[in-house]
Amino acid sequence: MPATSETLTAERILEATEEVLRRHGPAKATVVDVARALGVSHGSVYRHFRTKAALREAVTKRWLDRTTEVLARIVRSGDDAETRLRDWLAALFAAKRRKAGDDPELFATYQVLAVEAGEAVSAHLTDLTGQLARIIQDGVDTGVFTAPDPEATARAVFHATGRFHDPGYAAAWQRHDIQTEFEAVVDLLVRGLRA
Amino acid sequence: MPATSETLTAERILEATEEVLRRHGPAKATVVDVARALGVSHGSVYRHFRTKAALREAVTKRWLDRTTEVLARIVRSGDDAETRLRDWLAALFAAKRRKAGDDPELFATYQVLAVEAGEAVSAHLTDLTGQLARIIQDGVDTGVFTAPDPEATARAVFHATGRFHDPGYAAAWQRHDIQTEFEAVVDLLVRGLRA
DNA sequence: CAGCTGACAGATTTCAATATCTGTCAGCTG
DNA sequence: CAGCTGACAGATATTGAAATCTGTCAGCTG
Repeated sequence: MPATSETLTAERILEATEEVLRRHGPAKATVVDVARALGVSHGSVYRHFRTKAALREAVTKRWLDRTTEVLARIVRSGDDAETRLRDWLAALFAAKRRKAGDDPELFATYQVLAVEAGEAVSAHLTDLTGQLARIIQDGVDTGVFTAPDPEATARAVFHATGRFHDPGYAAAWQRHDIQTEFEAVVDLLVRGLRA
Repeated sequence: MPATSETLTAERILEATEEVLRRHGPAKATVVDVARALGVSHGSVYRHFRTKAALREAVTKRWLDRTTEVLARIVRSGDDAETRLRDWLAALFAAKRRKAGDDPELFATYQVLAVEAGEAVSAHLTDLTGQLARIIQDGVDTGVFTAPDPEATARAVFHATGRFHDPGYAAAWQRHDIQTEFEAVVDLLVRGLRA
């Protein structure tokens, strides 16, 4: 039965899709399920999203953008570059670890979606390394960092910390010594960046 | 038909198993196939390996040990620590990239085996970080590196270069700018290690 | 007539019957 | 009699028929 009789918007469809994904998982979540949850026919869903893949990608993008937003705040904070760099990396790791630890099934669901939505993920990674590049550039400008090419260095820092944000390593994030591992890598990288 | 009438040894079984894995892939390679390739009954194979898993793990271990051996030679070479560190990381990356690029199906096969054989892989990783630790310790001893805890630093370097040796990233190893990415990360790490 | 419905074709998934495989062991063979 | 065989029970994988899903669209409805 329809929960509301509001007009059907892309936004309402995305919310229903998230709920269906949470309930059924990525393999069993169907467009018919989403339509049923909204009390409409599945044909109506196709009026707003051309394909099932497009619908899933939109959900994935929303999810990725939430993390980007949180990290952007750290980039804008007035702290010195080294502090911002450490905070930013720690926040990224903490966010990922929390999501993976709190609701492993939902995390696994989004991991599947992310693999499908290569496009959206690439854009997200570009966003993140862009944020890192800004912090590093600030560090170079204020004389605390040395980096001939801050964009390239930002990518290097991002790659070097992959173990602490790449979902493929989610299992390792439960190890008791993961925090020590994280700090060892960050310390080494910060040392390498210092002027 | 039996290719030879030599006695059935663990070694011969391992060779036949590698061949069957190469031909059929990890999903379809059976103990019966291995026995057929050797011209014996599958019961005989179970005389040498208690389970199919044990057989697969032995094959995996052999494969991993081949890489370990090549890298050990670099550790023992007389070069200064920074050169050895760079050579070692480059050799590890080159070996992985070559294996993944030359025969992607076989590489995928061993990737599946490695996931199953968690035990053997852990030992392999301990071997590799041990080699790294030795290079770093030498660097500290000769005054070119600074590292309060060379073992921990070795793990940090290994984790930070994961993108260039972890099979999960094999797809990225075909990118045209991967070599540049690799050098950027290694340069950053070496800078972080210098005294 | 803008937006929704539901029937439809082709693609994909599910399910249960069937076949194959793993691991054991009593007995055969050289 | 050490080493191998092959039949067997239970577990796992394959297969193909039936069910469901995706994406379209002609026509209904408010």
